[in-house]
Amino acid sequence: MSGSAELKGAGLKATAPRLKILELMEESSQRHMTAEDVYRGLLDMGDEVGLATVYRVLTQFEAAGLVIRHSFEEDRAIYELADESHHDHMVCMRCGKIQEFTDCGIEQLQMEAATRHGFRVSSHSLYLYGLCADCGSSKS
Amino acid sequence: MSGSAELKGAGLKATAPRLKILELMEESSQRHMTAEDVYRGLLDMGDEVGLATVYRVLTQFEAAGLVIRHSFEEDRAIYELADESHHDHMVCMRCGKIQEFTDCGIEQLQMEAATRHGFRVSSHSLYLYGLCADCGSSKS
DNA sequence: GTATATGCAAAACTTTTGCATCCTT
DNA sequence: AAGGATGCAAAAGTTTTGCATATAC
Repeated sequence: MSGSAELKGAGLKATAPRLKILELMEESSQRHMTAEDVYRGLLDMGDEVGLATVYRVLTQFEAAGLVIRHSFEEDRAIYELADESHHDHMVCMRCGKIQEFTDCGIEQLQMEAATRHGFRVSSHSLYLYGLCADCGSSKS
Repeated sequence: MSGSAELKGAGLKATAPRLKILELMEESSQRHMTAEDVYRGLLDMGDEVGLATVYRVLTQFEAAGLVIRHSFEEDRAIYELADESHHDHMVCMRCGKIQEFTDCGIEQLQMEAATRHGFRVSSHSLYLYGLCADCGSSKS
């Protein structure tokens, strides 16, 4: 599916900045990017897009369901393409690596817990913080 | 346990601003407060504490384990007293109400998922977003 | 008495917005 | 042609910091 069709399918005009941002996020080795990361990534590719536009486009992409906005424990938002199925995150507190995972059992128990409280869940976020395999074994 | 002893136990000098902030958070009906909330709460009690000090003290409290810092999906940090056992949160997206809950089964599965990835968990956060019982039933 | 904490103001950072101009349809 | 999108700069909001003064131990 071309980026253009993807945008139109989401009800957005296929403008150059939107196409570039979508392309960057699809081709980047980083799955999780801040607005600043996107802005700099475009500059590195030789594309000039205003930072304000990056913010506006990411906000629109989120509203359209193209990307997911995370807050993690930091001070700024992180965006991720929404092109795969839902997953949760393990964040390494030493090296910053983010490992994704899914667990149907957890999802199931979440729904049950919500139901017990009369709560209707539309989305959720689960983060595990600690040390990844690499950092946890090195004793430095 | 007096606030003073609590602070000293955490390795912090028992200064007036720290005591007031701790007291405010212990006595407030709000369990989740922003730095601004704390600042205004103190003003309402007639205590003048600089906003910069509130930020510094909350940061120290978090480092000392007295409070927990959350990011939720918003743009600013929210602090909560760490005086109770761990729990997760359900956030109502219409009225903003925060319902706390715990589920041992979920915790168990989280540990198992982490182990599968060689990850050592030191903490985690789980948020369910949706509609609370009140908002989910009213069709307005 | 000394090291640390506080208050104030200014700075730093992220994110949003007003407005003139440009581009997509 | 018309409405929406972009860029720039300025604004807004949160959080941090420099420095002189005040406080706890």
